[in-house]
Amino acid sequence: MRGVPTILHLDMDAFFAAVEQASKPSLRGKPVIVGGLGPRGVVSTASYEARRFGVHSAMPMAQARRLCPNAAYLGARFGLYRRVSDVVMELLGELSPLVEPLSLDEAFVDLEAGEALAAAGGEREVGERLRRAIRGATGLSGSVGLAGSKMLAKIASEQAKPDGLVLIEPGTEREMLAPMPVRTLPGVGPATAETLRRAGITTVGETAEAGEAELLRLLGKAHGTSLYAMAHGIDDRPVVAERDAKSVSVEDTYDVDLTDRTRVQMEVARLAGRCVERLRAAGRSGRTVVIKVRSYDFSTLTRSETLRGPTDDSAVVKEAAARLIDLVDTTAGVRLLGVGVSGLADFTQEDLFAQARAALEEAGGAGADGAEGKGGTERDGGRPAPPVVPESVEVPEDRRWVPGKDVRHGAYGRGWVQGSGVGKVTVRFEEPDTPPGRVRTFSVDDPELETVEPRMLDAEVAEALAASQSSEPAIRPKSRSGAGAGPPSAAGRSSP
DNA sequence: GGGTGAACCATCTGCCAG
DNA sequence: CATTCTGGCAGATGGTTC
Repeated sequence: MRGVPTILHLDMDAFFAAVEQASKPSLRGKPVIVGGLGPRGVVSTASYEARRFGVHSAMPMAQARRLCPNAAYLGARFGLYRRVSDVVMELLGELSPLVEPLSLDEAFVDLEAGEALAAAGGEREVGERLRRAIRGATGLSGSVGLAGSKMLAKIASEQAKPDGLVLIEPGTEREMLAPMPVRTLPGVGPATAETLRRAGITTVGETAEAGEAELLRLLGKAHGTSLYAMAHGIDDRPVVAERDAKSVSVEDTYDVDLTDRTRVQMEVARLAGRCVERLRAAGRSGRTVVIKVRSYDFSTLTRSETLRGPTDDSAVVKEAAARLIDLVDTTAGVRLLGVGVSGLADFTQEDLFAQARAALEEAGGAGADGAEGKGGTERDGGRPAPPVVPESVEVPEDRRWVPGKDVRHGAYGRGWVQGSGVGKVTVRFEEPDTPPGRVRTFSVDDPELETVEPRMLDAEVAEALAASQSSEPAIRPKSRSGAGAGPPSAAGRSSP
């Protein structure tokens, strides 16, 4: 808690969708939905135009398509979002060295640890300058909250959305919080909200009045204590710059439930391989291998095994994961499989472990267990690991025409995939700094068509974006009944 | 020597967030 | 009817050790 609003929270507005709109001129001002495109996908981000139809993040894609059938549905392009995010985070770093990213589009900054505040006229000016800098560098808008604590800074940026800034003057937080729903408080999700509701508590004010003893009884020690403090506007969590990951995991939801045992084993091996890839890329190793299985009925279980020492060997992780999946009955069908590694150590420690083992083997201590694999486990006595199944071969990445992806055609230049199916792929030929382009259709194996890297949003694109937006009113469709500008065909969809 | 309890670890589930 | 992916943390439980 501070008497000055020097904690800043930045939240980019509809980030993924906004990046896509900046990249694709024909989508500006129109509903855009980014998320998983398969039958079991969910919405990652909806543009504000799409939100007017009731679409929001975490909603099943199928439901979004019913609510807003004329939106552009695009797959997520994390590589591009990460690069844009890096630019934004760098701007935050100019305010203060103490920056805590929460995700690609969100971060806290402790202005007390930096020089920017002294150089500006005050907290509000730091925030407004930041917003201008972000728009200038990327063409995107972000909302800023300023307050004396993380919780309040975050609440402020939420109120500021979209494209705004809110500063909560220290001293006013109690009365501001009181009427808000409990869900506003960090740590209160659906389950906690329901527990509180059953006790007649629905607002932050009622939570504060309930008293600490009652909250402890309802929610347990840790949760109750922190919620009591938060409800009174008390939050002393510091802004923390770097946090090392404590686990690495990968998981896949399958378009149709898996029932074939061999296929399940093969997928677990694949996931283990991907998990280790990420582990090694981070220069880490881990000691506990965990698998996750979500069944046809959505029930989820995990099984884990702790090794004698940390490993980053894919064969070792695959073997452990194979033993674990052996313990699980999957005959009724699984919708999701996951593999993770926790108990992470630095790479150097892994080296020590490997060296110790090597020394042991050299001394003859390890005996005839060569087939057991490096970094053997505490419990690999007797049971042999199931065979490692080879990975399946599919359509190569650069020949998969996911909607939203950037492509180039030998004759027509750069564009993006608007859709594909029945052997055809539809491409719209435009770039971030061109006017809206037109659509052409090709065969999916057209040799002239190739995947290309996305174009980065930079200051020049930002300028083109500003220009296209200033001319926007001239082409904005007429709105009906004050509901704002919806897509033209929303009311005209055909149905039997 | 037997019983007890604290401390610790491993495992598993559930909740939350973005 | 539907319900991602990644990661963190708390708490219950049960086993081991001192």
